[in-house]
Amino acid sequence: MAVRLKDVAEMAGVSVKTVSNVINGYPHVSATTRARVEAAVEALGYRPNLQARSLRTGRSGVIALGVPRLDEVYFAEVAAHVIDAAGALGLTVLVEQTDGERERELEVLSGIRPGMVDGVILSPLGLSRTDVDETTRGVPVVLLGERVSGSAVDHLRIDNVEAARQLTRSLLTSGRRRVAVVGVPTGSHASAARLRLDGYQRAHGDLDVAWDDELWMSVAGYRRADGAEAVHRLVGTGKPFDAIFCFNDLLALGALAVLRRHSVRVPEDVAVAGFDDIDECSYSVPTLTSVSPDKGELALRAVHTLQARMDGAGDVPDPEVPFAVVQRESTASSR
Amino acid sequence: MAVRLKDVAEMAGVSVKTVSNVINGYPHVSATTRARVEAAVEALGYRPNLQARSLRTGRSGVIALGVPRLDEVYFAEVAAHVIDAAGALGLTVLVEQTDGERERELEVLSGIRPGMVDGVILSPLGLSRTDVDETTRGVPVVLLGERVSGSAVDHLRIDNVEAARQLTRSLLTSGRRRVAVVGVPTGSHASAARLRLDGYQRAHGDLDVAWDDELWMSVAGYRRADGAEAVHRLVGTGKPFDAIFCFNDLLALGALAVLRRHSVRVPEDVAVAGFDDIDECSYSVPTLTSVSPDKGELALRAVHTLQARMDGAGDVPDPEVPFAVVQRESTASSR
DNA sequence: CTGAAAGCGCTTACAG
DNA sequence: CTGAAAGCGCTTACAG
Repeated sequence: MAVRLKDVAEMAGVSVKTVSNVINGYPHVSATTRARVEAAVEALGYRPNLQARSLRTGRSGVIALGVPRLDEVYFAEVAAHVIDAAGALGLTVLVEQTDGERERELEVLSGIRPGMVDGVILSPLGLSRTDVDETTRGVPVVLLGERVSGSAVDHLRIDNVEAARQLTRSLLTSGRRRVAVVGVPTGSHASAARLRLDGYQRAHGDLDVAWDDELWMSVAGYRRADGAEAVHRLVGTGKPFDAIFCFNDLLALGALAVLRRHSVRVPEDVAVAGFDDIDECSYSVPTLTSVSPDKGELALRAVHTLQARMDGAGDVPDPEVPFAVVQRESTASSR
Repeated sequence: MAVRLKDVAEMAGVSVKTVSNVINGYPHVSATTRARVEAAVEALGYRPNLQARSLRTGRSGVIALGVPRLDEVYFAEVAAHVIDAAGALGLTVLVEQTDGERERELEVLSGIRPGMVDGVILSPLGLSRTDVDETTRGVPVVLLGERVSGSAVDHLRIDNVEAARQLTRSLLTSGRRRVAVVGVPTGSHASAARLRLDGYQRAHGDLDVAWDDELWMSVAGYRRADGAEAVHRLVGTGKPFDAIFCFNDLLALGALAVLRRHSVRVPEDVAVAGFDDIDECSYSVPTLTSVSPDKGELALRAVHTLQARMDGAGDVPDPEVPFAVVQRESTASSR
């Protein structure tokens, strides 16, 4: 059915080896032969079967990317960058959704579609400490986010403690004194949230301000509805607060909606800040202050680290990705 | 390095054929043999090389999805649904970004990674009438969005004319009389926008209201910034308007931001409506009226249609996907 | 500079 | 119920 190397060879009157040489750009082919082969390739519309090539070479040129869900904007933005960066290296990306479930993350980790995938980039949520070391056999893996284990597996992350500390400090120095938190870790696996809470506490320590942990709200997930629900609960406690630090932007956007419904003015009555700096932060009402990880850099390093490991290199890019705290309307000074 | 079928066969003391039979669940294997084989598989941690299987069977279990960009929320939502639907059928999805460029859409169409992909789902923007017919050879293709050519290629869409007509009619019947449009087609390829404009005109005809095409704003893209820019221009004309129909939600969200900056009240002074019903419509300020295509259904039918074509079936699902006009705060009656 | 042959790891008629 | 062998479409030492 499809055109094969053999067909091209027959038409050009050469061996398959020679066609292969031309296709793969080997230098030692006479100009005449090369021209004949290229003409045959053109005439037949030949395209090499990458599956077969890959079986032979042991390289597919495909990597897998595992994220909780693509319709969570942050992950869509990261995925877009990863696909771009991979494409620049001639790699194609297979995207898998895990819903943050351990089972499915393990599935991705152990090289979903064995034999077809050269490497894996995974943004894990449910993985436990030992999972990674036990499952990673064969394909190279790069983890996005906090280190899951003390293992040798590459992981890329921003300094969550420092980011949360800087953001919290800016809230405190602008006069806020009762900073609520939405998204505190509940289970044992929410390592990023734990670190952010740590940063929050350190900022309070830095400025000698006491915090009130009754203002810390847990969430069932990290989407708008969860943020809305948490702030609803927060308001319900009757406790006063003059700022909310949400551990991601969607939570913050959900929070804004509920505050508005309660006629709480942002930032006059309550400052609100998020994390991730998704596109929407620049367009929400009010625009949203957020921690902005350099997603382009994150994706680039993830792909390059993976590539380096696939090449068996020991040298990989710096695992710590830069971030910035972007101040917007939602935390403008109340004075 | 990796464990092969042969290794399992040796350990179990049977032929590779028998191991293959066990793995593929063929019925005629004695219980003893099966148990021995399964034990060996377990002991060695054997996982079949899907690349090799695929080379032999001609089926990879991988499909490609081509979208303009993943960080455009609508496409991320569609992609999330496609991956879910594909997963339910045991298919994995390779995601490619085209930026809406013709060249790259053709690349996807002609079966990016030949031999590794069983079928293609593409949401085209730049493809011309004849492109599709000429390029589609080999792998089955399902197009998302308006029919690009009169070709036999499957395409799934909503009734854009009727959707725009219903939405426009609701604006007119609620008393709006000067309905601006943001996102009118400029080039020759913007078929969906053209149909939406058609629906807009029909609604005016239905109710015998004249439209003013000086209120029709073109855009360079379909993102927030483009909507903001267009409304900026619209305001600049000095022409009065009491509603804006944006041809997607991001344009509408950009529009809201600019109107707010100009202290134009929505919906009191101007009603605003979008298209696609992305998640954010339910959380923006004000919440945004939009045409809501059934994305789950769209993705499901896309995958099932593709599967049917890959199986060589002639029967495919209905290409017309249902939609609903969801009324929210942004178009509440001004009376 | 080019060819004949082996082999990547599977599946599948074909025998027995 | 199980085995020996061919072949999917490539690449790659090995000769010449």
